[in-house]
Amino acid sequence: MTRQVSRGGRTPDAVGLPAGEPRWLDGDEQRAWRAWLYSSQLLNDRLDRELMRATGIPHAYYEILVQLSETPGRQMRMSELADRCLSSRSRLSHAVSRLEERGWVRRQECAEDGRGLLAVLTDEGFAALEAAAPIHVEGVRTHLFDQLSPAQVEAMRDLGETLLRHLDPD
Amino acid sequence: MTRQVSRGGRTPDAVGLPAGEPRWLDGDEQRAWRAWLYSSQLLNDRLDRELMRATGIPHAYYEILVQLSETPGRQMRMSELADRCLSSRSRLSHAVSRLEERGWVRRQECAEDGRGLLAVLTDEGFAALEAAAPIHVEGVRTHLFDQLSPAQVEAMRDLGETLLRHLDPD
DNA sequence: AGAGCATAGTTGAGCACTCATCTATTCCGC
DNA sequence: GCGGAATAGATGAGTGCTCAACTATGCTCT
Repeated sequence: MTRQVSRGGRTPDAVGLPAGEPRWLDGDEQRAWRAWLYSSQLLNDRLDRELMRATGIPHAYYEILVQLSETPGRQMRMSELADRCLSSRSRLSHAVSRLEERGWVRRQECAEDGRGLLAVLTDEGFAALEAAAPIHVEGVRTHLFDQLSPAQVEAMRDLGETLLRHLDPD
Repeated sequence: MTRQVSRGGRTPDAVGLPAGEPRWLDGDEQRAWRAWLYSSQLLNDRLDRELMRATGIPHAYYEILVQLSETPGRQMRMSELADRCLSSRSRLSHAVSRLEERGWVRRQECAEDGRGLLAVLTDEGFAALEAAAPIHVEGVRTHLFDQLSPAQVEAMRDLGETLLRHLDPD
C-alpha cells in the first residue's frame, strides 16, 4: 500500500516512525511503482525458473560461479564474494557448502590471513557454468533485450546506475 | 554470466538448448543488465528489510493485505489473490495460514463455488496495514522517487509496462 | 606481552518457498 | 444423471534464507 487506506482525513499523528503526514504516491507514481515492482519480480522469477529447470542451478548459485569465473585464478575471499553477490556472509557460507557438495567450488585456506578462506572454482564448476551460460543469456535476451528499444535499454541502465549510487555506494 | 566464458572460439555445438551460437551481451548491454539486476535486488531487499524491522511484516505478506484492502468487501478468492500477488497457489495458501494465525485474515467458504474459499481481511489485519503503510511509502519515496527525476520516473513506468506486456499478458 | 575489540567465517533454529501430490468439487459430454 | 477431465485449494518434504550466537584469528594500545 502506497496510497492512503482509509478515506477519512487523519491529522498527523505522533505514532508512525516517519514523522508527519505520509508522502503518499499519486496516481502516476502508483502506476510507475507497480509496473517496476511487478516487472522486476516477474522477470527474476522467470529467469530463475528457466535456469533452474534447464540446468538445476538456481540463479543465486549461478551468480557465485560467475563472480568466481571472472576473477584471476578463479578464486576469491569469502567476504568479497559475498559482497559481489549482494549476499550476506551467512547466506554465502551456506551456498558455498552446497556448491562444495556438488564439487563445483572448494574452500582453501588463505595464506595472508589465518581467519580467511578462499572460495575456488573447480574445473567441474567452470564446466557447469559454461553449460548454463547460453541458457541464461538466451533468457535475458528473450525476456528483456528483445522487448526493449535501444532508448529503453539506455534508460534502464541510467535508472539502474542512479539507484545503485544511492543503494550501494561502494 | 552473460558474456562468453572462455576465450577460445567455439563453433556452434549441438548440445545447448538454444540452438546456434549464444547471443552474448556486448559491453553496454552487460552494464545495463547488471545495473538493472543489482538495483532491483538491492531496492527490494532494502524495502523488505526496513518494513520487516519496523513492523514485523514481510513484503510478501504486506502485498496480500494491500490487495485485500483494495477490494470491495475486503475479500477475495484465493486464486485471484494469488494471481494479483504474483504468487503460486501453494505459496499463498501457506502465507494465508500464517496470516490467519496472526488474526489478520480469515478463510470463509464461498457460496457460489463449493471448492472455493474467500480470504477475508479482518479489522485487525486492516489496522496492521494502516500502521505499516506509512513506513512502506516512506521507503519507496526515500529509496526510489527521491532519487529520480520526473523523466526517469516516466522511463521507469514505460519500461515496466513494456516488460509486463511480455511477461504477464493478462 | 596481554587485554580488549574487530574481523572472517560457520552453525543451527526457525521461517518461507517450491514441487509433487492429494482431496473435494464442478463442469462437460453423452 | 454419470464418468472423466478440469479446477480450487491444502499439505508435506526438501531446500534456501535470516537472524542470532559462536569460534578463531588478527589488530591495537599501553
